[in-house]
Amino acid sequence: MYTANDPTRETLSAAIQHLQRGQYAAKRLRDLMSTLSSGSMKPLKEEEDGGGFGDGGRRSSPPATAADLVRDVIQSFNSTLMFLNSGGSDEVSQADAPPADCRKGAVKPEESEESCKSSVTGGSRGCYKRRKSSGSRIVVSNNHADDGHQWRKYGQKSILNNNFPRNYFRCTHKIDQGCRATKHVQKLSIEPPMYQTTYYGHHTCRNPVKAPQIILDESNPSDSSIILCFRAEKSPDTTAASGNGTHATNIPFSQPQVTPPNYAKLERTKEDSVSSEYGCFPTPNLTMFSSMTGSDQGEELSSDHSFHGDMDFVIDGIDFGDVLA
DNA sequence: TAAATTTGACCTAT
DNA sequence: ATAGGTCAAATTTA
Repeated sequence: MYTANDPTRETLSAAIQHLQRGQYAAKRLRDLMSTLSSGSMKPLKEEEDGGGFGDGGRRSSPPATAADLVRDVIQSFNSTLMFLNSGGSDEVSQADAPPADCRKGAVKPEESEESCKSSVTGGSRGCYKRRKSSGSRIVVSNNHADDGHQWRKYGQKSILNNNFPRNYFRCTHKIDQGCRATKHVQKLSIEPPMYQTTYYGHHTCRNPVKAPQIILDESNPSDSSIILCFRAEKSPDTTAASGNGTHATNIPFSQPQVTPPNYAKLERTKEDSVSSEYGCFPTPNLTMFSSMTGSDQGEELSSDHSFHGDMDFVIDGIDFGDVLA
């Protein structure tokens, strides 16, 4: 029920376009670098089809030099962040929002839900407080599945100004181990598939299945991912949010808008869908972390070895102009 | 049969 | 009043 003057949709669309452009530029840069390292000094030619990037980009006059491509990538991020910060997804920038109370109780966000609920006896339901993003981490990626934890879906909701329903997950070990980690997954686009995942709380569970700490295979340097770290206020509770490194669980995700009756059946094939997703998009992931503590950033960065040298973009305080200068 | 998912209802914040 | 987040019964899947 959004109105025409609601900026959110336009903002989101513009942000996605910028991200796609940056993805495309990064991919070209990757190819250029591999070309140079292989000794060939041929100018970069128009690469193979696809890249999940429509024709609206810069295919007509592709930048030829690495500097141009780097600039393109950075400008893409810069533009995206400006869009997001200026209106659309305020979650990215609202990390400093004060933690919401739970029924007047000064409880930390990660704990409030649980504590409130546990204080409710019998049949009446507990506290359904609306979350603030304090202590949350936002990840935007073309891969929503592999975050190293096991999740159980507990809800799905259509969100205003979003074409796709938001999916709600909690840690599988909430019951048996009292793990309070939750996450919301919002699909942003189909082509290319982009997901915004917001993590709340941190995992206190001990998952028996161990997962690799590396987001992408280090042995394949062509598979680059970009991690943007947005340092926000101190949020000591999120320290363990991503560090457990248990095995990835494939996350079910719904189809847009109309949920098919055999939705569950589709989800059961998530293993296949995830792998195919990787296959379709070998291009760089884009990952954004928000409201993370310094240690969190360190964990995330150190756990991602796929981005080396000149392409190590760590945004802290975000001033791309400096980089471009 | 246990575990996971779906989905409408419930509840709170705005 | 409405949107967002969660619950929990019903349903589906392994």
